[in-house]
Amino acid sequence: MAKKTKLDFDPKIFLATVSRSRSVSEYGKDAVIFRQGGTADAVFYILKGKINITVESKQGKEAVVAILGPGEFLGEGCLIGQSLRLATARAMSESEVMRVGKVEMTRALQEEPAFGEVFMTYLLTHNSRIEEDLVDQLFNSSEKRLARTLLLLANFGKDGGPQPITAPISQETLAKIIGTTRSRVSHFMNKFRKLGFIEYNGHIEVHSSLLTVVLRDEA
Amino acid sequence: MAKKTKLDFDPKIFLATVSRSRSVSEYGKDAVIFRQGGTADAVFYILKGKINITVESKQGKEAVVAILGPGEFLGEGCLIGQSLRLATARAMSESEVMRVGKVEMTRALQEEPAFGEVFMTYLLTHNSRIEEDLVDQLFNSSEKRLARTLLLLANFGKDGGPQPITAPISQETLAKIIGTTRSRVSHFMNKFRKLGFIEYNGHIEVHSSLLTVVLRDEA
DNA sequence: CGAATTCTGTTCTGTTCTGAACAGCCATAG
DNA sequence: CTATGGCTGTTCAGAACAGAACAGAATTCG
Repeated sequence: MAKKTKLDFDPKIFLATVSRSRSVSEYGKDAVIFRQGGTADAVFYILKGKINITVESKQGKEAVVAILGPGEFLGEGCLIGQSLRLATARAMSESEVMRVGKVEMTRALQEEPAFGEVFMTYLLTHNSRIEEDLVDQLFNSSEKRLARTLLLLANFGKDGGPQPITAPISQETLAKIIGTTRSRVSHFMNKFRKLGFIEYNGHIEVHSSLLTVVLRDEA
Repeated sequence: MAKKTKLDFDPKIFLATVSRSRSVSEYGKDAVIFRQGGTADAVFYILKGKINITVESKQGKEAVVAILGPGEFLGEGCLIGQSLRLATARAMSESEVMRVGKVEMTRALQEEPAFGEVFMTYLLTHNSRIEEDLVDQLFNSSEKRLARTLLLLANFGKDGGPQPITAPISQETLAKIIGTTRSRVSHFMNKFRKLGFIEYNGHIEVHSSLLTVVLRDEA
């Protein structure tokens, strides 16, 4: 590992800092870590895998709010008095997640500055990411949003450049991320493929040429 | 003041904690606190007034990402290495804002646990709010988003119930918040008025009956 | 005061999007 | 092997929306 991002810190720090009221669990594909409406009494930390955060509306519509990976936290809403989960967290692939009870988490944050810093960095980063998502949603058409989402999923811009997207993501899921219908996703996926921006049979491969979709301003 | 929210802490704590590299400034209506693309080297804390955070796209479109009030921070992106401002902050009314240099802010966060806690609470709360905005954008139609925005601006659900919206907000601004066109806002504002959900001549008054717009599920 | 400017109400056209439907493809189980 | 279920490609009518335009009301400014 040549480079080390701020979030990619050694979990041992975490393990050393948070010693009580924690446990590590494995979750298979589609296993639920917590469910919308359930009791919110713990924060989770991802050691391995990808976790999908979804919200379901009263009308039964479902939206994907975030896709989180190793080094990221979830369920932190409980720290500001949210007693019920506002979203559902589901493993997208084989995952390893550490659970830390709310009170222990609060204690660790207060007493361990190093840990507090790591958590705060996550919060700021995550904040920034959601804000981008919101701006994306406000500004761009489904087509651009799909392009952007694909680029992000392929870790575009990170070390190693665009990677094939590992976790199997259906068009249905993509539609829920960008807030549109599957038929629309299908349409644009084909368009992108015909233009040589992406390839896919079982897994999706994103080329950097897909950037042109996001970048061009004029019709 | 009967109740005290977590964000509404005594600024004296802040003043005592952050003693160097800080200054308090006043901003008149529409005055710019920082501008998208400018250097990001400080965090700000609102003492009085309302601050409007906007993002401008390459195509010249503009979106309102947040409206912040007393007790809230802005410009915190610089703490995770963002060297340029991603948005513009503008006073919506006469405002009083404290500026804290980036290094001093970092120091205070590391060394003053009480202050760190306040800031973290803000981050978590703000996070939660943006997430709601995103979900709202993904799920709801312009009409519901407008209703929700009006309710939030009127401090619905907080102490004192729905207040008249103090800061003068044009339909243009509302359109930028909910991500639609002004003509659409005008249309729904009239609809809401005809139905008795709101009143307005110079300032907007929101009635709790506006809730029905957000709550009803069926067409 | 009158002129200029901003905000609002309203209409219109063409585009984008939804939601539902149906057929084909592929894997997997029985 | 069939059949069953999930995912995909495709079509289509109707709804929602953007963007431009214009006139009238309200406000500000000289």
